[in-house]
Amino acid sequence: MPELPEVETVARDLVAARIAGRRVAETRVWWPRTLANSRPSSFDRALNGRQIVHIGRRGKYLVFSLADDLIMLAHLRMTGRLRLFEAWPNPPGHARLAWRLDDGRILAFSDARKFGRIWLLAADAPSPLDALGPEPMDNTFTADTLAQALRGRSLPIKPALLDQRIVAGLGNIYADEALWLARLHPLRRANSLSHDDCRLLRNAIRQVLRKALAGGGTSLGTGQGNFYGLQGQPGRNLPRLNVYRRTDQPCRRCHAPVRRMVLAQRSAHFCPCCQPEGKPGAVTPRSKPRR
DNA sequence: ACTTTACCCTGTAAGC
DNA sequence: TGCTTACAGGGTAAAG
Repeated sequence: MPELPEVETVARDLVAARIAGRRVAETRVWWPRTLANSRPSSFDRALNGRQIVHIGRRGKYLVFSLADDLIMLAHLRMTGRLRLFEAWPNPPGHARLAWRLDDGRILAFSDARKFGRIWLLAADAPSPLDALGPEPMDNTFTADTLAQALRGRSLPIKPALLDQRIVAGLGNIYADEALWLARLHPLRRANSLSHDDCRLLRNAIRQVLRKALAGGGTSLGTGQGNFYGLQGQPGRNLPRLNVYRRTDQPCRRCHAPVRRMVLAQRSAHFCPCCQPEGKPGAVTPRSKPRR
């Protein structure tokens, strides 16, 4: 489940492999629904001969800036991968579409579960990126902007962190990890966080993402559903996870068993000891806050 | 306007 | 061993 650190890893892999600067010579599409807003014929027409000028990332989107103010976005969703081949993969296996570059290499978008999507957009056209909140590693993401984004939101903080409009790039793994680091219970109402809570959470998000990125992302196991970089390398961040998929294992801070609950259709992992749901003396809605 | 739920998908693992 | 079932979850659309 590629989140910000995994997508950033792939973006850097693409730059290191010198994909930027190349031109697209030919495209093939084996699963047309991967194309979110175009059809295989127009996709090929638009890309043929076009240069890839720059490769970056925004939230969980890979951003390919193309010549003539064209943008191509790729979202890996759950199992999307980018891979390099020397020739067209035959059979394509899980490859859903691929670009042949002018140097002969084949860049393939592979996706076992077919959730991944590719957009082709004019630079000035409406884009999925428009809806994204701040980049968590940018200076614009502060305790103040986080508090502002959570204002008036009564949903639990866990699903709030998964809302890409509040902050871009978090998924289930790093949302759980950030809440653990900030000692916040996943069920805490978003608008109940104090300014101090927001500062802790903002710093926790950045620390968790920074360390995951340094480890090349998180790979949970092996096989098709796992994360791999462009060269097929798994991430090395798994040993650094404190709660995610550590149900019943001891919390690394207090040794209480990590708990799992289902929240907004997703698993949430937390330490019931380090991340208390209510503050002492203010558990019931009717109890008066002490001043 | 906000919040919750259903849906898309299939590899993997658990259960019988 | 082989089959069936549950589970994983990012994002969108529809429902509440």
